[in-house]
Amino acid sequence: MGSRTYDRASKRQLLVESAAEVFSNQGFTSTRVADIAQHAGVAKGTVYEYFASKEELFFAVFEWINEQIRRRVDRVLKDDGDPRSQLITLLQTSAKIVTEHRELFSMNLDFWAASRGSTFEDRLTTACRCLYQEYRHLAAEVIRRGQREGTFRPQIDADRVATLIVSALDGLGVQCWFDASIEAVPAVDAFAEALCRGLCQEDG
Amino acid sequence: MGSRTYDRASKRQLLVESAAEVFSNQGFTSTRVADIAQHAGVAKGTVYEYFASKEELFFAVFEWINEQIRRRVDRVLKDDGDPRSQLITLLQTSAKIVTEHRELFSMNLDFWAASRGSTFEDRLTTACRCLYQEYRHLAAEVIRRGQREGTFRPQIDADRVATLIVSALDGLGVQCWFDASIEAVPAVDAFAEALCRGLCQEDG
Amino acid sequence: MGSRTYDRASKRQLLVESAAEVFSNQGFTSTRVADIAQHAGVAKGTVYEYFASKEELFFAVFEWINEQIRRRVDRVLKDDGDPRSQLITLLQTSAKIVTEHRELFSMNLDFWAASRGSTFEDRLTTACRCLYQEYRHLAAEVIRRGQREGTFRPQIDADRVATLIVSALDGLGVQCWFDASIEAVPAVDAFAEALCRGLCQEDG
Amino acid sequence: MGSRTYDRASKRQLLVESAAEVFSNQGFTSTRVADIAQHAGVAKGTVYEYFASKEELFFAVFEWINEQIRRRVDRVLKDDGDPRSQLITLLQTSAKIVTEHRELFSMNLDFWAASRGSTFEDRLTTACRCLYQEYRHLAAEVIRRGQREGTFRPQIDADRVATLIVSALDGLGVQCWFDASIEAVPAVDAFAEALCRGLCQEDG
DNA sequence: TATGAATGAGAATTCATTCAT
DNA sequence: AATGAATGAATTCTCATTCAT
Repeated sequence: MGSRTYDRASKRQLLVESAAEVFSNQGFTSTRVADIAQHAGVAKGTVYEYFASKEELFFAVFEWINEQIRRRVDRVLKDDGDPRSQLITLLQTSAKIVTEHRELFSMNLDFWAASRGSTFEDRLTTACRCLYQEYRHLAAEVIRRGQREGTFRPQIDADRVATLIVSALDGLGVQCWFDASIEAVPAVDAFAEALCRGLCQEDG
Repeated sequence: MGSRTYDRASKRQLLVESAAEVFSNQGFTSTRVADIAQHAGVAKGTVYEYFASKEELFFAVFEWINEQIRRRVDRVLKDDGDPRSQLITLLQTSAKIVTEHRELFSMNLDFWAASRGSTFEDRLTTACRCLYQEYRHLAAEVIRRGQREGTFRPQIDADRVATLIVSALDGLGVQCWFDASIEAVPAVDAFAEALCRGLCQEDG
Repeated sequence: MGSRTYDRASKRQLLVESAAEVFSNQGFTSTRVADIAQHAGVAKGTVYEYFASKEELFFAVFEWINEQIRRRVDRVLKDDGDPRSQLITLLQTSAKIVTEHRELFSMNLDFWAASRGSTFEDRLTTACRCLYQEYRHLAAEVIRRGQREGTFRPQIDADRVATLIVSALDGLGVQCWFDASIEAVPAVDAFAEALCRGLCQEDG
Repeated sequence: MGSRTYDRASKRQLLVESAAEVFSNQGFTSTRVADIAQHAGVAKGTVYEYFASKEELFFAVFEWINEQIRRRVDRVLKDDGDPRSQLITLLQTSAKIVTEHRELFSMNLDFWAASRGSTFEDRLTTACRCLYQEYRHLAAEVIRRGQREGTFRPQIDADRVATLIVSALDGLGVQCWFDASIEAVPAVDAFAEALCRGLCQEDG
């Protein structure tokens, strides 16, 4: 029974990952449930044994991808305690993800679009809102800690600057998607340097 | 003939604007051509007298919106010659557009998604790539001018920082779309101040 | 007024001939009324000033083409009084028409198909039936005259043989349409010789 | 799996035969896919599980009908070795088919018309060309054998006469389609007698 | 009479989802 | 649980025809 549960969970996971690949190659709209099933090596009907609908599966992919990203971000931030370098690491990590997993990142474009007119737009909108809140909070906390530690200037509005930092990372992904010639990591480095300089105390 | 040309052009424009409204309310996918026709007060077939397909119309909306945005950006940048305040103005203008035309901005999400799997993904991808190139160039030129005039530090990599500035503006739109409680303009102000400080000469 | 009537008739004729060209190039189904109008250098609406419908125009083309063919057949038959050579001439003339006006002949395929399921199938069916009756009669009369004159064997069933002669000519057109390498005239000659031999008295 | 394969194949065949009936009653153009589905007792979508398009199904009908005709012709020719009577049999068999399966024959009119302007005109044209080549070859071989055996005159151009014989059979079908009062079999008999007489040696 | 913009009925096709096996 | 054949709602697009100018 335990093994059966395990089987079910891992098959579900197989479907999520297969779906992620197909969705990121073709986009949500032009992906057929049959494509995913075929790519996963199962029959069409099987998908519906694990997910109530195509959108449900899509949402599961959304959750899976964001969970992975979040985990990676947490991991890299843990290694370093200095707010200044944490900020830089955060920016660099995003740039790396965008570069190394270009196709996967492009799914964001689908997630965003699904927040408009799909039957589960509310659910997705809420999920995205929460996600962004978290990331803003994450960045804001780094800044605030920097302020407490005297690295960053106290006048800085941590939440607001955090909003734009998170923005920059999303927007970078968009530009990279449309233009593969953009070098995300160096761009982020240049930006991070300037921004940190602006955030730091004169004598920092 | 002149009047007929005018009529045809203005009717086309009527359709573009109607489509923009409907698309921005419902999203591309869940908008039916019939919805647009009805909203414009014409018959379904009439839409096809002016546009070869739903996607063609969508693309026309894309062009129209971006033309308007571009015009507005050009207008506000013309009024001020100081690179530092131009940068701030650029950021503020974007924030205002995102705030004041929330629905319209959200069409970007559809434009981006259409670059994935639609029959005209190439065309849209190219158009978006060019658009971003232009905006990066615009921002980079402002920075370079600031460097020439001695306001901005010469070490700054103008193109790379410009990339992130443009990113921040797009990403801000995304966050605002998902979270109406975000105050785009103040956020941008806080960010702009910090960033400019980082870009400027110590004694600037 | 006389001139106006004349103008009207000749404009109608212009449309018929334009339609004949377009129909024979594209086939009835894939020809749009707009194509014909454009080819004739008039506006779409003008076609409807002269013909009640696309099918009506098609029917006019049918009549025009068959009138021309009939006229040509009559002309060549008039020149020669000998039944045997009249029969050969009839066959040769058909072969020539098929060869020289391949595209135009191919309209027959459309006429025939229009007898199945179109709104004017009855009218077209009747017209075709009459047409074939006439041609059968024409051929049968030649044979009967040959019998009276002692050239052809009296046992021959003129009407029945005539049916197959007319058949052969239509069928030849079909084969030539599908296979341009068929040499219609020599084929007809070989056939005519054999057939006539079979029709003639032993000592004929 | 064997049984599944069988089921799929026989269902496909069911659709082909249903389509043949509906197409021959209404003609290709005025037949809706829904009509065929209904006539076969399945849903509209099911048709598309077996055929990519209406035209694909139409082509399958074409192949099926011609296969049947070919089989019947082969069967009747096998029973008799005498060239003279084989020729007569060939003609009679065609006449019988045309008479007994009038509706089915009329599909030829649609097949021919589909060679003009449809999206698969090339495919159909090629198929028809090959079909006629085969039948011409069949008839020509009969004649040539007659010549070798001394029944038919050696001067006869077998290929050319064969062309007209095949023509006559197609054309007869056309006339019968338009005029049900035509007695195809007696007509063919009268024709065959005369033609054979012309083909045979004086003393044959 | 001529025009061509507007119309909208109509048809093919797609594909998520169901369900009998 | 897995399958994949069957379903049919939904949507785009076409184009003959109309009619105001």
